[in-house]
Amino acid sequence: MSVDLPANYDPNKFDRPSVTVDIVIFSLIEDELKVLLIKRQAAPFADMWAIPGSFVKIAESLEEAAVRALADETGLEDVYTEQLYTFGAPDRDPRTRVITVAYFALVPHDAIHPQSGRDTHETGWFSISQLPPLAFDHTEIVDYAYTRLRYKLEYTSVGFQLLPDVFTLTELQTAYEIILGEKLDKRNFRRKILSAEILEETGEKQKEGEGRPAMLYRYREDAVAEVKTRRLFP
Amino acid sequence: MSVDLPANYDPNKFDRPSVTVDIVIFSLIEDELKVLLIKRQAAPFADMWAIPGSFVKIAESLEEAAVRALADETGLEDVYTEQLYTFGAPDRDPRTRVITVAYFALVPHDAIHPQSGRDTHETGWFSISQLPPLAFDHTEIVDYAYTRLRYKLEYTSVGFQLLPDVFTLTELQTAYEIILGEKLDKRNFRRKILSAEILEETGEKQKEGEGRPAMLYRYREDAVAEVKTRRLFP
DNA sequence: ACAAAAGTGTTGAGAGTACACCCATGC
DNA sequence: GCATGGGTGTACTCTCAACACTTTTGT
Repeated sequence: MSVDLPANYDPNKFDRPSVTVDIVIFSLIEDELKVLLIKRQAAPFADMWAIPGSFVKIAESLEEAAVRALADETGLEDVYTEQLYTFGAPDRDPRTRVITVAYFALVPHDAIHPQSGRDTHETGWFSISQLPPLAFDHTEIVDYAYTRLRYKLEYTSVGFQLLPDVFTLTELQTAYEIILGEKLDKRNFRRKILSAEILEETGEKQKEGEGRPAMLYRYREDAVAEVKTRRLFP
Repeated sequence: MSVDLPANYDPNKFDRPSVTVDIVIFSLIEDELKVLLIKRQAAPFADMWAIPGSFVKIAESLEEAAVRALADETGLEDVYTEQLYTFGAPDRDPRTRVITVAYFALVPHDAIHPQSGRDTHETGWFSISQLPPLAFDHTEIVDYAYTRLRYKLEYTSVGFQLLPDVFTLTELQTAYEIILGEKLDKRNFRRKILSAEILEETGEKQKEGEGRPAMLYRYREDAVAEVKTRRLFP
């Protein structure tokens, strides 16, 4: 901040809001886009579903707090995480003023080890299209995250974050179709994704499944993440 | 947040960070993109320049705090304001833990009434390309805001927010050229901006200046703000 | 040989880009 | 009448979008 503090400033005399991080964790499960929710135990909103979160400790960064909350619920580290928006309506928590910095994360289905988190909450994966009522303003947060995810999918390559390390082009296309909610043309999709030069062939082919085995690809670590958008102005 | 609080939860026993809002205020002045800075009076970073900001009061929303900080420095209300990002590195303020929610604002040059704010800080407009050293992590915040502004200019119509209510197409094009840092083709620019149907003619023509008087336009209030981007995936 | 999924090219339409001259006004 | 900035159209290129058949494997 940049407002000068009074000379006799005592940090503890100010009414300070609490600060939390909340995290919308997406995964593709059974051909649906799902969100990880936890069941609240205590008031307010006891027995309601909510997205995972945590208080921000006094000496940790926001990112560290988000990663910690993610690890506590999923046992995962090294997943794609991005700050979403900060929600700070004065009455969003009925107990006291709580400002929350929302994040979203994309985790591959095969990396999830259920119950491997440290917390003992009841957890569940819910389809984005069939969410239960959520505590606080979490419905708004999830909606915002979903909008952002669809938007990012159109001009970046974050889609890979929802798939295993190696995958087929059909799997990748299906992931895009699920999230965008529409069918895509196979030939156009392949041409576009390959010409972006963000994939490399593993040389291996898929072993199981019917039909012709598909070539397996992996994301090129050295690929540029952002793909240029068409410019509105020439 | 969604982590359950202990049954004997006492909000005042937690170490709470302070929360501020800081605001990057852009305007086009003398054919340059400039940022409003204020000179700090007290330690830390005394006598250094910083972007305006304020503590978030316990009963006001983040947006209200940002708008209040903006009004205090510029005397302006009803300007374009958008939340940017939340910065929360533990050591970004040497005094105590301060998390800041950064905003950016676009104000038309002709609306600024210098010294009309309530605060008594020394203030100044600085070209984005010649910023002095800034207090805290404010250089990072301004860089982030500038990147976001250029990016938004390419797929939305926020550029109008930096111009008076009525303006000529040449003025609008010049604004885009200054922010994007490159020359644009006059015919292509006009075709594109007019075909977007976000402008309407006022019927009036510019009175002063040399040469043929230019038609004055205004932004259509009913126009959709977001312009569709080309999709990466078909 | 047949079922199942993988893989592959071409064409027409629309948008982007590059480019040069005439028009209205003040002095 | 000339200097100054405003305003206009066209041709080429490139990307997007629509569309159907052949190939490889397992049974």
